[in-house]
Amino acid sequence: MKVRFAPSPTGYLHIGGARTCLFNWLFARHNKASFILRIEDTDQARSKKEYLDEILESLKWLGLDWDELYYQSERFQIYRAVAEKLLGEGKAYKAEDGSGAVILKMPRKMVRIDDMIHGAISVDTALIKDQVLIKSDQSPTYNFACVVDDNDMRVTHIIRGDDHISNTPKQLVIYEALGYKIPRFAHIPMILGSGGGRMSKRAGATAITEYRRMGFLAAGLVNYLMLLGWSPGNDQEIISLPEAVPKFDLINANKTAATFDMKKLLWLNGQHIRSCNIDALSGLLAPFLDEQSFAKGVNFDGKSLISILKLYQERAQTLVELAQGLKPFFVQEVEFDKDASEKFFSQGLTKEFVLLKDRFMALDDFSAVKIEEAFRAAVAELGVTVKHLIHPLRLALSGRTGGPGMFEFIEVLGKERTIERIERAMKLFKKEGV
RNA sequence: GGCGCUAUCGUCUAGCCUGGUCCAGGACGUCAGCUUCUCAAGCUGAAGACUCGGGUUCGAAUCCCGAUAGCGCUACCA
Repeated sequence: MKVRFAPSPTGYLHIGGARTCLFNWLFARHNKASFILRIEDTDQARSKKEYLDEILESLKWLGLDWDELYYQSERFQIYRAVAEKLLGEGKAYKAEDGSGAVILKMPRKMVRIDDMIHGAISVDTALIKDQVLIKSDQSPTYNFACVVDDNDMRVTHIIRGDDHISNTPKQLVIYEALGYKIPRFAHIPMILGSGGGRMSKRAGATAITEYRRMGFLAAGLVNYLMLLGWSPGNDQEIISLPEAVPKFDLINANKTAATFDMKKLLWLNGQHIRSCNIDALSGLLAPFLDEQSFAKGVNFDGKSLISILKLYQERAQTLVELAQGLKPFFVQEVEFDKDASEKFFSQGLTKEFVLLKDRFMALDDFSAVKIEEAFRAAVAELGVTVKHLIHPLRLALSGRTGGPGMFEFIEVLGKERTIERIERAMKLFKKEGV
């Protein structure tokens, strides 16, 4: 068995293409079949190297590896020879306008597609006009090159988007004219944008690279994509590529178009970030951290970075969000949330903060447990509630109102910086008072 | 317009082939509560769907027909 994914480098690899590729890949790995990648670059004018590179790069990133790689642009002689044969047999003719185009005579008949997902589909070729095989510039048309290649490359199962259903009868006629063995077809449903129509730039991002830039994990995106139009048959939602291989079956593929839902993708991505090995996550995060201006020139050793990362790993849905979350640890002076500082820094907490500072300073063992003990002792001594002090303290130390548990945060921040930040906040108290 | 495909909660889906166990299950999202130093997570609960109309049948989400709607194709693009 053999399958293929055949992208055209006339645009970036988008969500729909990636899903088609994923299904082919899963089918191949499940059946121990080979998976080939065929670049359909017959349109010289529209095909671009940058798109090709982008497609290859995206597929690698997603983890969809191929066994063979072909370029249609290198096979023009083959298509011409096959067209010549059809010409000789009288099954095709040259365009009357002298342009050099080769056109297939459309026989009058009913063609039947036996689709693995849709079942039998019959089409009357009387509704289809004669098909151009070779264009006047001597390049092959899509339907022709596709048939010649699938036969030549011994593709047994053609898994593609169901927007190709109406191309299939045209191709079937070519198969028959050439006496080729007809492969199995499986037309998988399309992915719709939130508006209901095709995914487009307008409806949001469509390029895979775009999702990568937004901080999605390949594992998260692939997980989401495989759930669009397929289900493992039970209620499992979180599933990795290797896990999906033994379970994948086109029998469980849907017939209905699916609407892309960013919210679910985000949730799934968050799940994958949470279950990601911390060292691996640190590596994945690096390029995103580099893009944060606050991270410029700041270098943590791997161990410190990981302890910081642990504080935020469960709190982010994307790598971008995660990188941004780390800010309080990178900056010298935190930027205070405006509303919160107006609220918390005008409560006259100087006495309380001084006590906290003293107690923290006195700690030899600056661990979360000891920090919490010291904090709670101070709170008890002052006769106030934990909440009364912890929120202003969080703001003083992180500049924010939300975030990791306070004591873990303080431990990772370290004694010196904690003291510094408490002192700086107190200066702002005075300002408020004046 | 013609031809084709499709039709279960707002969204992704399970169930449909082999009618009854489905007054339809799960997930995202939404809302409420619990937990908690906040946020997130987690846990509990709620609201929320078989497109419509005809058949067939004792019985239909499941089978058949029709309508409607959505999408796709209708290029010397792929």
